[in-house]
Amino acid sequence: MITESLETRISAALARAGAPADSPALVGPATRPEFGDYQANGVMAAAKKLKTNPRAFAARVVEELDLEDMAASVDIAGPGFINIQLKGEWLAAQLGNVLADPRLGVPKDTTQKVVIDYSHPNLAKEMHIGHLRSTVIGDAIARVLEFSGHEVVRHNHVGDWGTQFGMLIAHLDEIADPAPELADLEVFYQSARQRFDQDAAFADLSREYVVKLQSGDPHVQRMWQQFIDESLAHGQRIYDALGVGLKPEDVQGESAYNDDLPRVVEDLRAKGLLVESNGAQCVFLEEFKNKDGQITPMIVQKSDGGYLYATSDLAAVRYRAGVLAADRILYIVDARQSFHLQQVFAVARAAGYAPATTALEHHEFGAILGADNRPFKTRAGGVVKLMDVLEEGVARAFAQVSEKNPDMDEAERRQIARVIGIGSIKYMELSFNRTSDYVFDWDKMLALDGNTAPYMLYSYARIKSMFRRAGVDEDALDGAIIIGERAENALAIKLLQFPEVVAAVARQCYPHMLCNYLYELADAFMKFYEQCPVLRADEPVRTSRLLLALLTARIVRQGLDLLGIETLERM
RNA sequence: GUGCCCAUAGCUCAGUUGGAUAGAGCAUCUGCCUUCUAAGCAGACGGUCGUAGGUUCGAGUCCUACUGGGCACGCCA
Repeated sequence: MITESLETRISAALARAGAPADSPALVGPATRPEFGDYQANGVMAAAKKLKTNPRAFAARVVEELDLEDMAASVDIAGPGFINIQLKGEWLAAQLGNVLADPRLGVPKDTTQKVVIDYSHPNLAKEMHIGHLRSTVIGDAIARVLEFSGHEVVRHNHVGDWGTQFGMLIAHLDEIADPAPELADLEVFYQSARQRFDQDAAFADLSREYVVKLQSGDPHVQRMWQQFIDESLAHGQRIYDALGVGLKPEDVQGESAYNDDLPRVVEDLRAKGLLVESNGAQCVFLEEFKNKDGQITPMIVQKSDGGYLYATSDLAAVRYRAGVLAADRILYIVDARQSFHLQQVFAVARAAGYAPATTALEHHEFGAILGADNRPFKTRAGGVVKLMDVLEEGVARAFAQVSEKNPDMDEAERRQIARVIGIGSIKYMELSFNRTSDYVFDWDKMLALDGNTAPYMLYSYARIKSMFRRAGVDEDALDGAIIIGERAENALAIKLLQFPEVVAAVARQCYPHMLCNYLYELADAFMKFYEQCPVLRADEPVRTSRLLLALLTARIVRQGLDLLGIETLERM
């Protein structure tokens, strides 16, 4: 909002001063407080193109620049930086607009249809820690895009097909009362696996079931559906506990593309993209050629006629870009799948499944590690169940809340602990740059200082507490914002940056940018709160400061909501 | 062997169109609660941004090589 206003005017001034047509103004927040509030760095590059002295050119740009209403001062510094001190009146007027806007200044952009593929657990097993990242990051991105105005289609591309289901269904079919075992999918899987490995007859039966499943045998099909339903219900319990927006109707599993797989292969053949190699059907693309001239192929059909996940991924691209007509298709998928997805995208382009106007984007993430810097496992070396993680987070938060508020009644402590526990796990996940690995650390995510969920929730609760104490009805608050103190100025600027951050996250799919912003906002508020008395101030400053606090609370709550994190009125 | 990603303060991390003296939190040290939640704030300490070159007015950011780490590479998903 601030950046956009400044950019428009400075670009115009650059043009009037004689800069080349495509000279960007390069506006951004000042890198140091003594430079002012905002700075423009575009003059140097433009002066260079004009082969003129940058400082003298900066002076001409400033002469052409009309910031009368916005800026208290415009200075030229160093080799040609333009430093801008914003006017308190202008900031106050902008904040007045935001205050009246339920969208908090975020413009609505309804231009795109976005399919987002995230979570995608393997239904053969229980959801584990490995599913946390895609689920939480994907959900935050979906929320940001939806709030930005885009049409968002959530696709939970669950693993509900493949040879392992033969073993599971055969086992399900044989045991008299599967309910107790099915209650824990991990137990069920292990027990089927054990029989498969130890009992040759059962292994044969399992393979028979795979064939029957694929050929549509009604009984096996029914058993498969029963198992899938059970597993999906388990997943839904996790989503509900996590506060993730995925619903049963968002499930678009691998099996949804079964009928398309032979068609995709035939289509690739018809388009001349298919080459048989050692009995398998492959696509060789020049762009995957290495220095020695060798091409790594993508196999779309095995020599035994079976299909692979590459095939169903291609079918999914064709469906999403073709039938759904998506403008963007986002894959919130493990970085290890990077090469695979590059191949899928390239083949999809070559086969014309995704037109150039449809963006195919892999937004990758790293691994969650244990304290030993190895992939996170239980002490016994097993998989860490996601539900256990959520329960432990809430339990730890409960101990913390109880220690801090021993007099609070238990029901409220439980509620607060749930929000802090779940919020901490999610915030930890979202506050790191998703591309790197991170170490799962309870103490860090539940820490009260720094860029953590508890700090964010505390800042919010503190504002709400102030309103309770003042006995002020937030909705009835009426008055103008006045920006006087430095801390008010800094807070005002932060508040006005919300739309820019939302836009950046919608574009680049990095939720940690939003976390960083919210942390800076909370930090700016805490400083304001220390330096500027609110309730003890005289009118009209008192109301102005209450309005600043109100706007901070609204943006923090909205920002956390975009991350999928609940807030607390009291903690 | 080929390719992709990563390397920033003692630790964990920001720094994403190349900008001024590289920022937070933790840890260590020093202040501030009879005043709006001290789950807070203020300050100090702490850096050859893996190494060596290059591009340019300017490089943590772009290019090349190297070192160290992670990951992926034709019939699992």
